[in-house]
Amino acid sequence: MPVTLKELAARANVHPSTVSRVANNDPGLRIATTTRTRIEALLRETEYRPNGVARGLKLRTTLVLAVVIPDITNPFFAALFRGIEDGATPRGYQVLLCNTDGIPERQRAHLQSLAARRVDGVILASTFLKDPAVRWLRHQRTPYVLVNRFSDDGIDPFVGSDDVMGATLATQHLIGLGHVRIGHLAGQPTVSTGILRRKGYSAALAEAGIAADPELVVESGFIEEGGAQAMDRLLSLNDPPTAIFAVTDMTAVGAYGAARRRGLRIPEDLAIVGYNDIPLAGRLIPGLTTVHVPIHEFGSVAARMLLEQIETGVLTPRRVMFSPQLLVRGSSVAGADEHLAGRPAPRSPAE
Amino acid sequence: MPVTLKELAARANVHPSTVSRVANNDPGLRIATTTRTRIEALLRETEYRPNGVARGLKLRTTLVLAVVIPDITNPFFAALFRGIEDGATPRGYQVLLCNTDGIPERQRAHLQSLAARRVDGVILASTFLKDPAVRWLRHQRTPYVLVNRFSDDGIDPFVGSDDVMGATLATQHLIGLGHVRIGHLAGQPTVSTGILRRKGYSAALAEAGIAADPELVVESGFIEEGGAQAMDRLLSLNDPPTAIFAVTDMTAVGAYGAARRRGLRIPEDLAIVGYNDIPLAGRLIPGLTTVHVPIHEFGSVAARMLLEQIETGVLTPRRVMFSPQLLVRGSSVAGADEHLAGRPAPRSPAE
DNA sequence: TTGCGGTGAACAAACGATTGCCCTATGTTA
DNA sequence: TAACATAGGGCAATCGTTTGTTCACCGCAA
Repeated sequence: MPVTLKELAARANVHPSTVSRVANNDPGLRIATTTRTRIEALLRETEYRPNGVARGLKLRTTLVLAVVIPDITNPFFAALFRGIEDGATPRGYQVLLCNTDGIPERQRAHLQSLAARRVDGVILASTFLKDPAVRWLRHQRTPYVLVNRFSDDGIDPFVGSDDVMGATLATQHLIGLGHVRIGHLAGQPTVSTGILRRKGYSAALAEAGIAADPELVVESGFIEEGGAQAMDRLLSLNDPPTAIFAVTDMTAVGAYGAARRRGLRIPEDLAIVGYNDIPLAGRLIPGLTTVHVPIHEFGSVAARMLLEQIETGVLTPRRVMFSPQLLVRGSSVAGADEHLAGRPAPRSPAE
Repeated sequence: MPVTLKELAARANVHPSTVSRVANNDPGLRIATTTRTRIEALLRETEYRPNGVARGLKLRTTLVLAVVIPDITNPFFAALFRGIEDGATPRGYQVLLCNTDGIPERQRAHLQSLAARRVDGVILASTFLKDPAVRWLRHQRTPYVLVNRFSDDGIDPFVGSDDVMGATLATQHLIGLGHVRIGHLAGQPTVSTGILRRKGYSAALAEAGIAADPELVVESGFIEEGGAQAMDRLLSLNDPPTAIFAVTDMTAVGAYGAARRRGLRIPEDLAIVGYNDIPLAGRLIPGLTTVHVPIHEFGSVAARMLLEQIETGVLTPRRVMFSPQLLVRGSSVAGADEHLAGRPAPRSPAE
């Protein structure tokens, strides 16, 4: 239905290649002004846009990136995606979104389709440690960037934050408040963020001279459900924790629910600290104390790294690390939310 | 880098077309068993996948859909996207995501790129009334489906819910609770949901014999910020409302904030009802009474309608309408959340 | 020997765009 | 006047697949 070069050429009574050169503003093109204006008028009149598929075949580039994540309904990934798109769109790229629900088989399937489509690059935020999918990407020589989670040490382009440091900050905060029995809702040990945040938690305890109690660490995964279940386990202990460091804000949300069902007050009976500072964290009551990381920037920086890789053709395993910052709200310090009252409402999305 | 038909043909000592036919399992192909097995072995060994770009050029289909929405960080659209992807992926399609932030110019730009890419179809959830972009799609003969909002009456494929009915239910609920001064945080009159929900609100008031007070309707748009500002306006009235019907859950969230900053208790001092039942609604405290619509189904149904259109080639302006249902929580009826305690935590996304 | 039908594959033309190279007039210079 | 620039475009290959058509060969019957 849209017009082709051939048709335009026929209408302008020139060869298609000539139309192409005019359309692409070929600098080395010598052409009579009259011919040029005739062609240009035609281009405008028909709103000619080259067929992207044909162009992609010839130029071996599709101007499409892909983002592979567990689940877009998780606010963390939604914010990440916006960052990526905001980094990619100004350069003419559009973005395919693939949800895996954390299932390796789905990740594989998506990556294979993406490779067949010849997407120009992939941003992966659903990576496991020693992920075969990542090795496959390396082997395929598909440009890619890992975000938030990494796979093998230091050999992939990566943007994320210092998870050990973030977790240490969070735990130290709780220690500073006088807590001694501090539980940890831990991520899977198959994921870098899971391991490192647990490591930061342990390090902070050790540094403070608090003996590690294995009972206080329960694997919750990164989702709300798991957080609620793990929290239930912790609250059933003979000597339950008085404070919790949750590997993720969503996990902390699960903990809120579990605490609420038992009639516990936050933070008086149970202090909670999360990780990521998703938009939801500030809307909970009380507000969730959490480790802030610049999610949107993760995305935009990852996109720019990927584009650089695509356009220069060289894969530099550069790692961009942001320093996480502790953000104290009411879930750890009673009354910490008060100064928020009277402030303007935070920016937020359309319908 | 990936293997091509030509290379395989050379290695199997046959013509490329023969390899293609074997790979595609051409039913009418007559071939010696020995040749076939030789080729098949090669296909498996090299994990051959046809170049999607070349295939797209030849077959005039890309197996790519596009979703155009205001903002993926809004939970409504995140859920919608999941529905779409879940409907499209099993049929071999992948999905481009385009955020417009509600800016018509961005919508146009995205749609033009999409057309140049020859995506097989578009799902639009960021439509205005009498949207030129929609007319352009019609004119282009690009398969498309509108979701949630429609543009011109009844002439586009559409999936959504009965907004008048939903708004009526919400307002009647508040009337039934004894409220008389009921405010409305209204969407823009340039968007179908804005108009229709306001109409439902007015109809319910009229039916109950409550005089409409123009002061009680304030345009908030569909986002949190607007909700907070509009709520501030309403609360500054001499005779402020005791109940609010917000056009959207996100708007209601803004109203929560405004109420909280004034020290008002929900629902005792101010009852609030939202619309859409996004996941966040159930996590607010108190839980947000809202009009439930099957967001995920909106997406999966829209995807299936679009695929049907693509595969059959006929555009039937079929409209799928779901009936909205009122979901009562603590923001309108004190204590309505209590029965939730002890229930299992809701399902939710990964990290 | 001629003709015929069936096998098993090769041929070639698309699908649209890009781009290095070639060709033909019309001046220009020696 | 012959050689040569230069301007203004045309030619054709190429990207990787798909698919309608053609072709060579072999065995067999007449």
